[in-house]
Amino acid sequence: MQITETKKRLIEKLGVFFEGQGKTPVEARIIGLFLVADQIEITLVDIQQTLSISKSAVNNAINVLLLREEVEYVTKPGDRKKYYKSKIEQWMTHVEQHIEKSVEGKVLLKEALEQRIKTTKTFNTALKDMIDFMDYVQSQHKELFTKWKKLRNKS
Amino acid sequence: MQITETKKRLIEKLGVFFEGQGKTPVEARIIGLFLVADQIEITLVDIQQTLSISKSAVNNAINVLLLREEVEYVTKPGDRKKYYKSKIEQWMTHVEQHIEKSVEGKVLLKEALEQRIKTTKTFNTALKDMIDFMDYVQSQHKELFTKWKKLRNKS
DNA sequence: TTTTTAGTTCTGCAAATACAGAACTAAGTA
DNA sequence: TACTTAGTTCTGTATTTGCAGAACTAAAAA
Repeated sequence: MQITETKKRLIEKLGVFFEGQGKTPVEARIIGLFLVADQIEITLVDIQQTLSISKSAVNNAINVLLLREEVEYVTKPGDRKKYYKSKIEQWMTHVEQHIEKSVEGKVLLKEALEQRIKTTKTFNTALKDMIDFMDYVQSQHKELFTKWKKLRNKS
Repeated sequence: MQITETKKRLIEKLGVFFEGQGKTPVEARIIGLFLVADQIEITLVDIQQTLSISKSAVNNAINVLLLREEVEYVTKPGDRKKYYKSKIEQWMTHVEQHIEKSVEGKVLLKEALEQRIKTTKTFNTALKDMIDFMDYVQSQHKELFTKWKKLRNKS
């Protein structure tokens, strides 16, 4: 498996971005590779060679991505290699989960509000607003996603 | 400055949550302290003592939070202490920025799509969908926030 | 039966992080 | 002028993270 210099550079740029999203360098570059590679299905050795990473690092990263269901693999009769592929269609689900996670602290904030002294009115109102906003975001997102799914299935 | 055991436990729980959001343990606990403390304005020494952290750690964390504009400070005449306070009202802005950041990779994904071989139709369509979805989220979010601001100012 | 191949696991190291403690600065105070 | 106080910066270190390389397992091929 070979890859152009342009694509290699793009993989690095994508890598840096995904690092910023909390992925490790290796994970990030593997995702990048899936995004630019001519093949959908890529073997461990291919990843290892095109990205110049150790086999163990690739294996560990891939297994993390498998757990997170960002990647899956297929097999072929009479071939014991695993052909890894990006679950890119699932990506929207991950965004949903990501947003869910960012408002999951709502419960704790409510607890904080209950525990607060009642005299700090401005602060308490601001905190209350924050919690309400989280509720709002949460409710609106469900709509956002269902709307999108409809919109998507039409075109 | 003193604080109940209940609140201390809550600070730790909030701390763990904010660590999950990418903050360092110290940053996370300082934010937690601001959320439950009876005073709005808290000095460096107060933070240091109630959280049992070193002065340097508090100072560094506070300065990071100042840079990120999650915290600000006020001063008082004839008192050279700095009174730090949470910029909790600004919190919605941070959520906006957070969401913006999560779709800022759109440009790179477009680049990836352009560079891709044209024969992997399913994948390319999925990638295109992903990009479109990011556009959609971005546009809808602006609406989401302005709607909320209206809704908020009414009540 | 040895050899090859795919993948996993283990071991160790190098770099990055996060923090404590001490030294230091600057501006008042006794 | 020495002393205190608030805050900053520096130095060292413990911990964590991320990865390479080697050892290992399992299954098929020679």
